[in-house]
Amino acid sequence: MSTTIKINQAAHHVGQDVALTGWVQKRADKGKLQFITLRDGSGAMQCVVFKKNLPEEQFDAARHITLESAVRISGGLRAEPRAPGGYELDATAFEVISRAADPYPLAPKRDGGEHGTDFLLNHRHLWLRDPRQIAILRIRATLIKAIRDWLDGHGFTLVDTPIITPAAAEGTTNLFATKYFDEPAYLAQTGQLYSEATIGAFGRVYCFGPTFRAEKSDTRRHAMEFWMVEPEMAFTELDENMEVIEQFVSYCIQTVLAQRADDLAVLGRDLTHLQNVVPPFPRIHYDDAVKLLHANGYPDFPWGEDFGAPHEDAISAQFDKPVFVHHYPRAVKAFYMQPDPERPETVLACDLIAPEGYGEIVGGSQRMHDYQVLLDAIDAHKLPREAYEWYLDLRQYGSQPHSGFGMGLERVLMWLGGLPHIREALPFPRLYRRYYP
RNA sequence: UCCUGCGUAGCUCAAUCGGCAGAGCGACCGGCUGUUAACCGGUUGGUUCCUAGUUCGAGUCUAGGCGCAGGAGCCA
Repeated sequence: MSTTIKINQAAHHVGQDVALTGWVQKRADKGKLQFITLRDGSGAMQCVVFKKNLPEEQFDAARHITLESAVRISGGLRAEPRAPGGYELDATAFEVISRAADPYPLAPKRDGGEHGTDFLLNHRHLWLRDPRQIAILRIRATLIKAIRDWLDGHGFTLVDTPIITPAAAEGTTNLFATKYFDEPAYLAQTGQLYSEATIGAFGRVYCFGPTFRAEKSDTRRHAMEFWMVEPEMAFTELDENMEVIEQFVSYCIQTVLAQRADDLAVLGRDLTHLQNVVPPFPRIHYDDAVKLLHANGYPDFPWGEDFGAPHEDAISAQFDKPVFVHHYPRAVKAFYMQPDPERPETVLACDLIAPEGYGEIVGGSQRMHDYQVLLDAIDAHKLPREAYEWYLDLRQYGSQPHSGFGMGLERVLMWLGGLPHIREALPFPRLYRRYYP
């Protein structure tokens, strides 16, 4: 039997007899000639099945094979300019491993018509085989590796934080509740508070995993389960936090651009905006962001309110790179953020807003490091002191100014790939009113 | 949760004023040795989302419900 090779290794096997195993992606019936495009996970290759080149029953099997059947095709591999991909297999053997049921629900519509969103999501387990979805998830994998490579290379230690937690970081309304045996428990919506503990051991840390928010947010930017990377740095103030963010984000974008150009091309992504993403990023104070809104379509926007999606878009439209907005009003931000000593009605926070209307991709801040300030904040937000005892305790043993940020993986992936909706950024998205399959 | 729109064949959608349920694609059968979303001929295909109502007659009108899409709020 011929050696089985992966399709992306075709260049090393030209002129040899090889076998391919994979799924039938496309078929064109020309009578005594069949074109079968096989997908094997590494790529896709067109196989040419001539009636005269293989036993009659094998030719008939090939002629009537169904889309997405699992098959093994053997034959001579050669370079072929007429074939998509540049290589082609001249089949001399065709073996059906598993014939797919008929019809394949997601068969391409030749008239240019498209399947509806609901239908596609109900068939997500099969939709994942679509070339566009494959490209997106390969970019996702590369992005994850870039994130980890940069952090690992800049003194950050990966320290995992728990998913099952006893209390909320920011109140219990947005948490998925579960049981820890007989006690109430919640799925983590952030690992940040735990990372503030682990910096005491490692100095610079990050956690990176799924987070859960039971918000009834039904928008293109929200998933109930999403991945977030949260670096945290001891002895670090707001300005340095922003410097780290822009270096980190730029590296991630440029790495994907360099390594996944082929997949970005499948998505039809215009790369000019992304090539522009290099430090430094513009930084504007919240005061100036409000003035910017006044001059660009929102003359009545009041100082003190948080930005909605239209406001973020209006701000980002003024820049050709991601833009920082810093020093937000304290009232719209989380309880643990450090107030600005000069203007205590604002906090040392920074959000990074992506270009092209992709919204906030990073939220960061300097954290409260003074015991009494933090205790007052917990009381002011009517949070249960008992649940935050350990968090407060951190302020009694070597407390110091420290900062960190969270970056939403899927938000960045949407921006990178030019995706219209977050549902394509996760293999099995959990959306408001959907957790199947 | 609010606003707007939609729900008809496996999929995407038509159906005039309330008057016989339609097309393309898919699938199946046949033809074709260079297809790239092939082409040609034939076949197959229906609880018109559910419930109640108006009417001689409802896919179409009314009420309620369910589901989906887009937007908003909230957030990453």
